[in-house]
Amino acid sequence: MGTGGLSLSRDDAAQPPAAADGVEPVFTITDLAREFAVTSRTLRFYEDEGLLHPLRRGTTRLYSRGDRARLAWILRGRAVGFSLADIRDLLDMYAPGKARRPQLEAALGKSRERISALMDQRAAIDATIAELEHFCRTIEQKL
Amino acid sequence: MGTGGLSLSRDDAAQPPAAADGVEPVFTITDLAREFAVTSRTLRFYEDEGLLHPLRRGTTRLYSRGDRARLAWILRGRAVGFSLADIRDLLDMYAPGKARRPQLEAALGKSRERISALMDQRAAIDATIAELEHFCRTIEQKL
DNA sequence: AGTCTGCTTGACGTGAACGTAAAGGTGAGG
DNA sequence: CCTCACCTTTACGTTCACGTCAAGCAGACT
Repeated sequence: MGTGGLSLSRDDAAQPPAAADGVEPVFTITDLAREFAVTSRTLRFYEDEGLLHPLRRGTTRLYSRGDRARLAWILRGRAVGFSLADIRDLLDMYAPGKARRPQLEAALGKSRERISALMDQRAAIDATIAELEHFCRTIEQKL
Repeated sequence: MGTGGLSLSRDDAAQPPAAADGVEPVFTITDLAREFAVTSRTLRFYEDEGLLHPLRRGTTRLYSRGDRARLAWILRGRAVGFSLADIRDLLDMYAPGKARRPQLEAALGKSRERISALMDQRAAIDATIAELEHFCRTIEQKL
C-alpha cells in the first residue's frame, strides 16, 4: 500500500512524486508553487484567467506533467514581458491544431510580430548590458 | 529677429529647433512626447517620480539635450522591463560622480546584478524566439 | 477685445497582476 | 473526537504606470 496508491498524504505530496511504476506524476498546487517560486494564489489566478486547467479530485487541484510544462511556458512568457492575455493567446494558438487555413495564417502573422518585437527587445537588452558594463569598468578604474 | 531668438512660438517649437548659431536646442514637452511616442502626461509623471528635471521658463517646461538623452535612457530601461524606481536608481548612480568608496562599490554590485539578470532575460528571449520560429515553420509546412 | 492653442496643476479613474484576510471543507495522526 | 495542516472560494485591498477630466493661465492671431 505504501508505494503505489495516489495517496496525496502530506509525505507523498510534499516532494514532486517520483512516479513509481510508470504512474503519471501528479503535483499539488504547493508542489508547483515551490518548484517555480510563485505563490499558490498565482496559480489559482492563472487558472481563473484561463492559462491553466488542472484536474480536480473533489475540489483539490491536481496538476499533470502537461500542466507543469505549461506553467513553465507561462512563466517564461512573463519573464520576457508578455501580459497574461498575450500568453493565453499564444498558448491557445499552440494547442488545438485547428487546421482552418485563415486561423493558421493569422497565427503565423501574430507569431512573426512577436518574434520581431522580441528581437527589438533583445537589442535593447544588449545595449543596456553594454552600457552597464562600460559603467562597471569606469568604476573599477576609480578603485 | 526671425531666426535667432528663442521664441518658442508654435512654429518654432513644433519641430525640434534647429539650433541656429550654436544655441543649445530646447524642446517643449510636446516635442519630446511626439519624438518618443509617449504622452505629455507620461513626461510629467516621470518628472514627479524624479526621473526628469527640465528647466522652467515661468511654469513651462524646457527640455535640454541632456534631458532628451535621459528620456531615451528611461524609455529603453522601460523597454527591457525595469520599473521606474529601478530606472531612477540607475540614473542616480550614473549621475553625480560621488567618489565615496562604499558608494562606488555598492553601485558596482548593483550594476553586476542587473547585468546578470539581463543576461538571464536575454536567454529567455532567445528561447522564446526559437520556439516561436519552430512554431512558424510547423505552420508553414501545413500550408 | 475675444478667441484659440498649448501649457500648467490637481485630483480621481483604470487595468494588470497579484496580495491578503475571512470563512469553511477534508483527511491523517494522537 | 479533536487538532493540525492543507486545500477551497469569495471578496476586498494594493502597487505600478499611467489615462482622463477639470479649471485656469499665457502668448499669439483676427
